[in-house]
Amino acid sequence: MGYATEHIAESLKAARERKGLSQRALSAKAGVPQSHISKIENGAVDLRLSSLVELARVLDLELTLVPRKKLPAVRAIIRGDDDGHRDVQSARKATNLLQRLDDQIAALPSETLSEIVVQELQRRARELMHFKLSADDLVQLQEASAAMQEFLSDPRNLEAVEQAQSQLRMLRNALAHGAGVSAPSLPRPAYRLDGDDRG
Amino acid sequence: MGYATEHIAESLKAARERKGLSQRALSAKAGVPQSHISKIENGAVDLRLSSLVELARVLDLELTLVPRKKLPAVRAIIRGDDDGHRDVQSARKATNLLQRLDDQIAALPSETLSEIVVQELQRRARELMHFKLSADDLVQLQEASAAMQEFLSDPRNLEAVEQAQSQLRMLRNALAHGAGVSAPSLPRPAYRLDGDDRG
DNA sequence: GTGAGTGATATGTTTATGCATATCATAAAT
DNA sequence: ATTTATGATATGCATAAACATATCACTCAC
Repeated sequence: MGYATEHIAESLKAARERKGLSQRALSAKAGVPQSHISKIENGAVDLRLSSLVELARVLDLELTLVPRKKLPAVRAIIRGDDDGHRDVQSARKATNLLQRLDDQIAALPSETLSEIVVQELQRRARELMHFKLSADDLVQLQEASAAMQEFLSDPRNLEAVEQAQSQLRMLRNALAHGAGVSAPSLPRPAYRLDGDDRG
Repeated sequence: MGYATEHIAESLKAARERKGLSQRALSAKAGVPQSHISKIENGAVDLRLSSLVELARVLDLELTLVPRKKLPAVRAIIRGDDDGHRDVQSARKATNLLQRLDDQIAALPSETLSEIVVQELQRRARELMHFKLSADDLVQLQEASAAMQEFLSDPRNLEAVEQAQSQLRMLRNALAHGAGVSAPSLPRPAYRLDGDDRG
């Protein structure tokens, strides 16, 4: 199963537990059998949209299609750290950088690079849109983008791609582990799933 | 089919056409058969999550679970009218008002009111979260909420509920038609679907 | 007319769904 | 300790529905 689908399933489970509902209780409210909820949470099924919407509704979540360009800004809102416009600027910067990176990856010459590598890069770049990026993270991203650009202007420079690739990978791992790899001068709240709505 | 599922289907179609793709072209990119895309756009099927995610991916959209509380803010971002923080305040106000309204509806006594009516109210209130609300609209909402409160403190006052109900209905109709029923002192951009990502 | 393009429609196969039941944990009672 | 009860999640199976393949009808160039 894909990353996105798993992510959704996890979000549903997290939201259910946060609301203190058992699978049975959720079942009663949503009209979806408990057995099915179990399968969904275990990633055992590719659930239908109606089931997803029903479950989301009960969990006070709304399924929304967000343009990739605006994903970082939206996630900032969802995390709730937009209060007082604290990191709106940072989110905007992240949006632009990630968009640029995504464009660069899309422009990679398919002759020089294997399709697998390109998809890997794209996946990583898009994954990063889900995280809150600190100023230091943004610097990392900028470097990765610069390396990518170097390769684009000189396709023989395979090292540049590898550098970008490893940089993205490290960044993702650091973010996924909660602790920043770059010096966390100010503590950053741990990553939390979509469904968070306790403010 | 539910409101949410239809909305998603419409968004997909709109996004596809905005990208200038035929159903076949989209089919090739997403690995979803053209015949199936046809049915999806016509609301003839209750598609599976994997199909939805694949289509969204190709159309540069990301499926996201948004807490209801933050839906208005998120939609403001998606519409793109957050530029320069123009109506962030207004969006925040709308968020609070709609949240309050939703809570009030949830608190309605099931003895005095039919389940149908309550669901109708809830549906309308939640629908409004999808729109951009002008200052005048917010006043309308405030009135509806006040009426609702009146009923909550005196459950014999059925007129209050009816007033709130009709107010919500009128507001929705006005917004759906694009033209505001309340004096549009400053022209408001027409409502646009989720998928918009041309900035 | 021919051909390439579009979206809709039929038919067989795969799979999510829904119901019943099984398993598992924890706790209470004998 | 063994049993019994309770509340949770998981599994087996029948069936309805999504999905895949192929075909259709329609439009527009040429």
